[in-house]
Amino acid sequence: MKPVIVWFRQDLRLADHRALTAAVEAGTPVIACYILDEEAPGRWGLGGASAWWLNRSLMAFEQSLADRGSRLILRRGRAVELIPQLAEECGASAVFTQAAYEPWATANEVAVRERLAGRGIEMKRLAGALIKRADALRTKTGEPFKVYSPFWRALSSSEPPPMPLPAPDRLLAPECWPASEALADWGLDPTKPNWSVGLRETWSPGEQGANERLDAFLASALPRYDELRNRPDLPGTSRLSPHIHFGEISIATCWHMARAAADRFAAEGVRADKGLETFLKELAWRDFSAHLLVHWPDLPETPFKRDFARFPWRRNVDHLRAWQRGATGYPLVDAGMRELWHTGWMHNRVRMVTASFLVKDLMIAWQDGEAWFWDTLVDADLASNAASWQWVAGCGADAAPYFRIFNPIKQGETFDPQGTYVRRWVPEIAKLPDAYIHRPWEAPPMILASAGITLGDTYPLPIVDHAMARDEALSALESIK
DNA sequence: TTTTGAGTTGTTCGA
DNA sequence: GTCGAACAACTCAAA
Repeated sequence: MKPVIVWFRQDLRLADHRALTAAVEAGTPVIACYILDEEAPGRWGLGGASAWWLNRSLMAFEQSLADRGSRLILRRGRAVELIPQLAEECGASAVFTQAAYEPWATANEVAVRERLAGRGIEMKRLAGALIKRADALRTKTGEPFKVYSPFWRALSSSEPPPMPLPAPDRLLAPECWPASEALADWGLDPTKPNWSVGLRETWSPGEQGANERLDAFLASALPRYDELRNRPDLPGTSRLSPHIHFGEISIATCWHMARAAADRFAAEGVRADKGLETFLKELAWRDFSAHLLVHWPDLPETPFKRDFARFPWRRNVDHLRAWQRGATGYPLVDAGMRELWHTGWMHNRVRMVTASFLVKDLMIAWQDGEAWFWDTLVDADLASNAASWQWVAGCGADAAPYFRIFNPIKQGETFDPQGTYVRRWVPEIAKLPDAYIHRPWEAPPMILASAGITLGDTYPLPIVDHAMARDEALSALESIK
């Protein structure tokens, strides 16, 4: 019996996988494969933190396939050559895959489909990466949405995503297995220096880790998610983003499990409706960004609002480096950038503050920040990263008004009131009293001395004055109108 | 075609 | 310390 190839990409799971289920239901042997693909343009090649995650996620996936009497076939190179080649090797009748939405991934699907068709092999592309397909939500005039709120109204009033499918118990093995490369030979882990220690301590990549993460979040944080998701000092967020990015858990599973959890809370008399709505809205933000990318494929490079092409961005390598290393002298910014470096993740509120600081206070181009996040985030996602950086910069779809500039001190005092978050990531100022933890340069010399701090030595002085930088950003924004 | 209401996440100033 | 207004003008989406 001819096998079916299931080509896995950013969907490293067995549960709620339409392509896999379709292959299993066909009753044929299944060959699962993953291509370490070289299709992405150089700038968007796999980032360091993503490579680390992918390595772990593939290990976990290999194991769960093995547990079901199957294997994962690994190949490295260009999918457009390797998939048809593998299909011929195995005498496969068809290739099934789950649609992806990066421009190169879509182009790749088309190219693979054509090659296969030339050899009489069918390719099936099934949805499942998003709540809604990019062409499914349109304004009344048939245009894609450019503003989030009406997008959300349309999404939330349409059919919910289909109920998740169970993971297949067993996969029928082919008569003979095609050759596979060894994951260890791909060199996805960093060697020297090995910066992945903090990542290892923080995350459990893989489908099981993803499900445990979702369960833990829903059981504890869901009811107050709407208020506490803004607090980097508290465990108020789901931390699901890297799991979702690699498809270790499906978006439909997150959606329906959250609804079910909210119902359970309601039955116990605990209000979770606001928390639920806010969580579903966050899932929908991911869709919004993905849809924008599908309709405007240059989103990662080009300002959505074209006026911004004239913005007088500054090139300042020292400032960029200080930002990347968490040495700006603004504790909340530095804490965020160090959390990112250490764990491959940063709290959403702090992402906005650090991004605003780069773009507005330092006036460094958003694309530079986007590139740094791409390399360092375990959840780096082309669409979300690009759309969010553009939003902060003010040039995105549904952009923030230009006068909306985050004040890193005020944001710190509002969302990290006791400085717990700052003290965790910027330990050299941990002994400062709360009143100065977000503004160490205002602390009297006696207090600095007793906290063991010499500004400009043990901790930097602010690299720019926020009030001045704000005024400069406002006039620069004025200049492009 | 025109009109109308609204637009994720903020900050500052003056009462 | 708290509160509301101003910060602009424009585009989007729907009626």
